[in-house]
Amino acid sequence: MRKNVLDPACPSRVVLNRIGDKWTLLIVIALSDGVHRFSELRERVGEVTPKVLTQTLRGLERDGLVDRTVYAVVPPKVEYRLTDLGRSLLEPIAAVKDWAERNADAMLEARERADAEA
Amino acid sequence: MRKNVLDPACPSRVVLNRIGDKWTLLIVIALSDGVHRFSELRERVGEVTPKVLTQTLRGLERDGLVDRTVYAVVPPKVEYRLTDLGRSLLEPIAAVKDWAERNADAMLEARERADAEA
DNA sequence: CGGTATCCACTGAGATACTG
DNA sequence: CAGTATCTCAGTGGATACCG
Repeated sequence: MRKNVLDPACPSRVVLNRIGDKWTLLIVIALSDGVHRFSELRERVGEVTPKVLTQTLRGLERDGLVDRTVYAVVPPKVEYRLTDLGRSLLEPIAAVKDWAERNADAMLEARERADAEA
Repeated sequence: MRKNVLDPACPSRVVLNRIGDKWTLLIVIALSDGVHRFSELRERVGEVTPKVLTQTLRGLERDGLVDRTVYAVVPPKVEYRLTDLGRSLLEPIAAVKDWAERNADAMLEARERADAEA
């Protein structure tokens, strides 16, 4: 039987849960152009706190989307990069991102119009 | 200047917020094959409560992604359908959905492996 | 049928401070 | 540098019951 996101028991629901948190998409996008260190990600992804960044990265790692490499040096150095699975997610995500960047204004206008007549 | 989701001030962030809630994606997908009534959506989208369904639909309506048509009949009849903007969102969303349905298992396996060694 | 109303619980997320 | 440790809180979502 075909998978169906609309079915709550379907595993594909967990994917949407992962994607559906506030930072995951952003971080995957931030990693789309290659390897980055913790503090680089912190800069690139606006306003994310270290705690949340850690949480999200751990979640991505757990799900096999991100690879974490620790170098035994002082000061510490840790690199994050997308796995193959993570990179494969990039494509659909890029589509969403493009849509977002192209249609955000239209959405905002619709919202203002709706709010105005209320 | 190019839009950039990573910038917290960028309007495209609001798009991700909309998409990033628990039910929006699911409901848009449920509406992808045409017009549906409230109770049809309730059935199709597993485990959604009426309150949350209403909330989400109102949000989608506000943002110009969904159209709501009320028929003045007894018993009441209300139809929901995607707007043009909403339909345009369908494409990127379908990409995500497909990815989810194809890779959910791989993700779950990675997760189990990660949890096992902990 | 298509919702509201009410109340509650939980988690995601933020602020701040600290450490190996 | 790359995180942890606490604490706190708001918002999102859920259960249940009821209404036009």
